[in-house]
Amino acid sequence: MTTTTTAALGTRDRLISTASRLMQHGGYESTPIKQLVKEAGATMGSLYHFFPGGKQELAVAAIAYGDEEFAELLRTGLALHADPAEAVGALTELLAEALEESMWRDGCPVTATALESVGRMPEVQAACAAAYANWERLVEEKLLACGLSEEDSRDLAMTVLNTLGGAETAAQVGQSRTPLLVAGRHLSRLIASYVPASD
Amino acid sequence: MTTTTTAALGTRDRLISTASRLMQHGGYESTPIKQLVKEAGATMGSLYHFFPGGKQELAVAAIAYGDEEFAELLRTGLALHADPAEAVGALTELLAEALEESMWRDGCPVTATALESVGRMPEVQAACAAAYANWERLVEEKLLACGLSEEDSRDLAMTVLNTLGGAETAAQVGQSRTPLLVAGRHLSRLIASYVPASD
DNA sequence: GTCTATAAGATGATAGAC
DNA sequence: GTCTATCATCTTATAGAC
Repeated sequence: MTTTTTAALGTRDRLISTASRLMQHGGYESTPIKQLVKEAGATMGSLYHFFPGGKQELAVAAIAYGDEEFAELLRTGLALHADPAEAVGALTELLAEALEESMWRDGCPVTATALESVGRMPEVQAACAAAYANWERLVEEKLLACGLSEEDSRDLAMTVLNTLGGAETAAQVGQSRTPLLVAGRHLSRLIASYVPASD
Repeated sequence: MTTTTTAALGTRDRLISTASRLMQHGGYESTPIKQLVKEAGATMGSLYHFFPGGKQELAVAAIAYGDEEFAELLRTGLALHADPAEAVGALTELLAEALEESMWRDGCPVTATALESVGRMPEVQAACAAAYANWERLVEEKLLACGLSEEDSRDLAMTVLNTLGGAETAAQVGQSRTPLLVAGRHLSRLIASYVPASD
């Protein structure tokens, strides 16, 4: 059996998932390692046992964890409708729901850290770039499967992800679902304008 | 005569513009107040003389400064073409150019700080939200002037800003103009689909 | 693998002379 | 208004017992 509850995870995994959650909220610099260790139910000794590279090494693992977690959410959302335009619209509603439920804190798991990392922490930056690429691939595959050209699929996937990311940031700062829901409608319209007639 | 060179500014203004630039790069927590003071050519005494509220009070002023600076860039970009779809496309090229020239550091002046501020620094968060609203209004007015309905103008302005913001983040992390240029093409297409026929 | 205590340095903020 | 010196605290990281 594969469990997903935090309590059943080993210390290493608890450190990673806790770091991912805290970095999702305030980014890297806003996340003191002591608070992280405490919330994970671990100790400083355990942290440096599993991550000799310290905070940055843990951050790389946390970004990769957030990458896969958000990929799962993307897969779920994209599978809600066969039509890609409808699927992206439904996805924005999923994101808006999760965001408001978390008191506007659970936005994109990497954006805050990504911006801090540019030109300062190359390994963290690379992990963030890999996450974006991974997510884009998921959207791209959905569009390809719906008959869009390779170029259109690649480009649209990029804009879909970037628009969702920007709208999520605005939703967090403004504490409102509107940016995400409006983005959903516009992305649906944009995608629909590329979808080949299906009949 | 109104000068725009840093050297001619008073200490207070140098602190604000320096804080804006450093926060644009790494956000709030990544910007130590001592480095800030040093780069501004000021001293700790001056900082707390002008900003008794310390780092957070300076951050609020810096966000407002970045707000107005980016608004000026937006006005410039939007004025390049009468047609709003073309104008937004040209704007993305402006942003991509400035971003690469700055070694991918000069992205949106508020995003990094905005994400750190959510639920932690209400006054900073409010300043960031005000900046977004200010920028949206500029795009909205452009669209209104081109004959779009009030609702379409408001919603499109929101998505234009959020897509630009998300694409700029991706461009920074991936060190590539592509996300911005692709966003420009898609936003142009989206806007064009709303513009009433002009003949 | 885990734990506590501590080191070594950075950080935001203040005091008080000028 | 400006400056330097200093404070109290926090931060990452390590040491060494268990």
